Amino acid sequence: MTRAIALVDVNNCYVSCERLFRPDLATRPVVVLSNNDGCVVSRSAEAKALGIPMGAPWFKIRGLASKQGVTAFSSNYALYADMSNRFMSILARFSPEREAYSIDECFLDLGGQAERVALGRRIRQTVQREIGLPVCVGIAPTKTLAKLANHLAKKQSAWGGVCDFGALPEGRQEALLRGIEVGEVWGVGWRLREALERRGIRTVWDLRQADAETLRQRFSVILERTVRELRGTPCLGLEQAVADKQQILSSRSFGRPVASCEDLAAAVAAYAARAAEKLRRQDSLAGAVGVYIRTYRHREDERPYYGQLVLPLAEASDDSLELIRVARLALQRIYRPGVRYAKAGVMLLGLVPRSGRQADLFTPPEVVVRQQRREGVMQVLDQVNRRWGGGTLGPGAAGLKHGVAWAMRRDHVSPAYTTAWRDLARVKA
DNA sequence: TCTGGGGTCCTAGGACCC
DNA sequence: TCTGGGGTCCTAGGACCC
Repeated sequence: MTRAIALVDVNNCYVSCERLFRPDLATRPVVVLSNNDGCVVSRSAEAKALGIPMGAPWFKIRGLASKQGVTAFSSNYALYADMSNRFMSILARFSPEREAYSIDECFLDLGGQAERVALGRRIRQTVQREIGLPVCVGIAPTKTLAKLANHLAKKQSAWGGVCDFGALPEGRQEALLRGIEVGEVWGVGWRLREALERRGIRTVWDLRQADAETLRQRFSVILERTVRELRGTPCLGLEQAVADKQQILSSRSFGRPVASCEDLAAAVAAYAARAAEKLRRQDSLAGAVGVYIRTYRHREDERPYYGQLVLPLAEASDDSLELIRVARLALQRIYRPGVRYAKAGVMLLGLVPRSGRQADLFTPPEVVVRQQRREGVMQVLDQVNRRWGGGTLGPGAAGLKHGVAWAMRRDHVSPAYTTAWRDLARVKA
């Protein structure tokens, strides 16, 4: 029995999560918007049928969409992350070898299991029954093929939501791959798609038949791997352990233009504090802090400006106050007055494990004591925010959480049904 | 007023060394 | 003066993913 990888993927994940608590929308067109209500990031089948494209800017389609009865939600990541955790723990019952690939996708190693389609059906039914989310299952000998099998299960209802690609006769496999555009392949983005099409490679089948060595020389080893995976040779393993991040980024577009250095500094401090929390959660220290600020990208009437600066730290640190201090230093050097900024971001780079910290023999004892006191403050900060919700406690430099000039827009946010007591759904007896 | 946020990997090119 | 090959390390930028 050949190796079998299953990819389980939640259909229209964010929309499906929102519908759990709004059964009245089960057959209505629904979209979920990105942060700042910027663009469409998830669509129900009905919204797709109306021709709303992925990534459409909301301000451009809002008028027409509401006329067509589309319901829009601001993204509610607390809800999606919670549903994702439940989804992953259900899948854990079906295979010990898993890779939680994204918030709504998980690879499972099915080993030499027979009756794979029946197993796929059981997975679908269990997830649907226990948490109400619709999923599709793609099964194949490699991850890249499992992705394609999942695509087929989603697009063609005849599969009943489960496609075991590896079990199909060769002629059938060829016919199916001839029917899928090359851009659907995992790892082929729009740039690569254009380049491949120029060489006459239009369908997945064309890519599968192409010479891997030539593609490696012309493009990259990644594409070579993809071709081999399409032929059924596994080149990508399951990554079961969650690796530590190599960089941490916290960034946001502003709800409205920000011009003053003080407002910008408050935003940068808040982002640095958030990044520092993520850093401590994975027990790492940062060796450098980067800051960037930029103007609106799509405005013709204003000169675009992008400023970025990375400052190394004298000593790797996870101290919010120190990271904020350096971030603000960097900001001062890239800030230009008289510019309307749309977005800022803080990056933590050069991450190393906390356990690897080099103790400096020559650090004076009073400095060591001060460092230890700071670490105590950070621990309390993290504990309080974990217990009472992010942003309960924070450094004063970040400004007050509500009512600040740069806060993001979330006009259509749903309640935190599953993560806040006050937002629990009420059932009428 | 107006187009998300958070990552990874690979490659090319420069600095530096022997 | 400035010649050559080969190696490492770092950074910036591109492409991709969800």
